[in-house]
Amino acid sequence: MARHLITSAIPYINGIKHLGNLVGSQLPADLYARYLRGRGNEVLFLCATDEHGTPAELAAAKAGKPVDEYCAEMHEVQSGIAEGFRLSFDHFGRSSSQRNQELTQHFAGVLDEQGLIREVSETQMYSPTDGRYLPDRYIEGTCPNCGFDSARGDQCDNCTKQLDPVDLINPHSTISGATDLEMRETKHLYLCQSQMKDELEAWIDSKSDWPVLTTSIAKKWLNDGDGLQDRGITRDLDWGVPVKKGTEDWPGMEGKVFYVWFDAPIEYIACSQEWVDAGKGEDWQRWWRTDAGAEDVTYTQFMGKDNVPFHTLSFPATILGSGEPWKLVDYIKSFNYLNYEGGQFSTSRGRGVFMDQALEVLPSDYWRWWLLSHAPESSDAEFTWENFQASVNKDLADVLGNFVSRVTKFCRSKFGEVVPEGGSYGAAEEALLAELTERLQRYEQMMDAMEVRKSAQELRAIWAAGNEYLQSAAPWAAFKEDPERAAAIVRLSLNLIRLYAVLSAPFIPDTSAVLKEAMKLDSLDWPGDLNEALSALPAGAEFTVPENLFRKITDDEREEWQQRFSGKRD
RNA sequence: GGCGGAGUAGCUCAGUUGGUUAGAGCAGCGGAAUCAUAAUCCGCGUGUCGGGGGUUCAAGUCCCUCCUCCGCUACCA
Repeated sequence: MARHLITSAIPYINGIKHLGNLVGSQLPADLYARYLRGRGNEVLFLCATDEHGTPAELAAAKAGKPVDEYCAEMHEVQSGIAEGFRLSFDHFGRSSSQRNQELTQHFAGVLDEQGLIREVSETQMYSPTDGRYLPDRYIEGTCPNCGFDSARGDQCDNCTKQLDPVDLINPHSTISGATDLEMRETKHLYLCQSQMKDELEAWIDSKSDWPVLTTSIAKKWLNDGDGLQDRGITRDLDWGVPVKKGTEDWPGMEGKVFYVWFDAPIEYIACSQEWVDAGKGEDWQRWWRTDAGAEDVTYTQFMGKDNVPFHTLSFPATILGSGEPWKLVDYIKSFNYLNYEGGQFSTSRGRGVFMDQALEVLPSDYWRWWLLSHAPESSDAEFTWENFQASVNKDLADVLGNFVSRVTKFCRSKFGEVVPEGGSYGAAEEALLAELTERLQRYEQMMDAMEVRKSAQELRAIWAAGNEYLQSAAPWAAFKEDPERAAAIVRLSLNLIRLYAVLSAPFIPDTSAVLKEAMKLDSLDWPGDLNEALSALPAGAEFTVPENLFRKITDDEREEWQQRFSGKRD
């Protein structure tokens, strides 16, 4: 079977992510990973927390904790939530790991040897009060263009003019409010991406099967203005990977760290080393080194559109520029944004549903189903409680849950909790088989293509086909005249439940597990021949009637939640 | 401002390289059934395909223009 490396954009350590973040990378990545595993492929699915940078330092300070301690705690929190959503990472690593530190320093050293690193001397805003250099965003002042008094150092939110912090009138730190800002000269390392423009462009051009969203963003950066610009890969911060040239010190770079966007993607590789260190695997190189077996690997990345430039340009520049045989990404699946009730999710304002809150309210399968079946693929999508309630109640409770309920309960009352024998299949069953064969094929095609919404649509149609069959075959009526016929219908229907357990697993793993248990299945092997798959449960096999798979969301609950998540997270 | 995405039935969305009467799910209306979580199944859609202009035998699908929403714009990550 094929080997698939899958990575999800690594979530920033600073706080708990909202549902928009989840559906933009981790969740679809998990869907794909589960599907490929289900079909018997060898999969390595990696994710991690992105822990460096100014926001992490500030969040730690706010929490009154040392930054390393803060990150360790938040990593555990995010890890627990990921488990709660059943994200099936083979390893959930940390960009602050020793492995990533070494690998990041290694790449910097190699890139320097290749002549792709240059030193740049520049001036930056320094705040003595805060004791740190301030990224443009952390400086506010009055806009010289329109007079708006809370213009940020990079851009004025009022007149949208792009600014330089030195342009601001009465600039001050948004962290402390300090106004004693000064310009200081500092030296930084730049990655000479511009030298690699042609190589990167040729590579992007060769990816004709990538989503337009992915390639158009990449090309914009390649060709906008003066073309691809060199990028600073170091920062004056305490928290990060210390700047080194491999294992050697880097003269003039003492006390500086690499920029998070330089070390974060490298964590994809380091994470596989952490995976080995954790005793979960034996050989990371066959996934990442093309001279050690990774030539056969298909590598797919999932991310929100805001991450695309770094994954299409900066990270590939790092990989290609190293001149070493590292595996490059084969396919980038990018997502638009999920909005919340007519606006944006807002972490700062606590607007929208965050991952921990979602799990407090309902089990993960409810969320997985809604989010995946409404994934923001072709454009931004919108979460509304009304839509969530309607979709979940209809699709999960009515179509799938009720099917399982009516079949198992009917069987129990007429034949007991055992697959009934007798009777034979006829035209109705053949028609069903033909329909399912076609739909399964389409489902697989859509899943292979990572068409998330369309896959969900097809899966739902497969569930509905069971109800349609049952309705027309009407075993409750047949039972009165011809119990054997009813037995045959029920036998097939019970087998449909087994089939649903298998096919639904990537979307709703917990429910799938409940069905597996109820039907007493040994495995959830993906069906080859449907004829066989639908006779996998032979007459005489025992089962138990499961509790109702899904409960319905009431109007009262919907209104309560709507209110609760409208803003102001504690 | 620049670049990109989107604007299709009340709602959420599909609509391949232009080609028969523009589709699906939900909601709504009518009916059937009563095994089941009052669940299911069947039937019902005259929508200016954002506006206008153009190319074509033929455009939701190509070109021009205008309008609206959203994202990005390189030191936030």
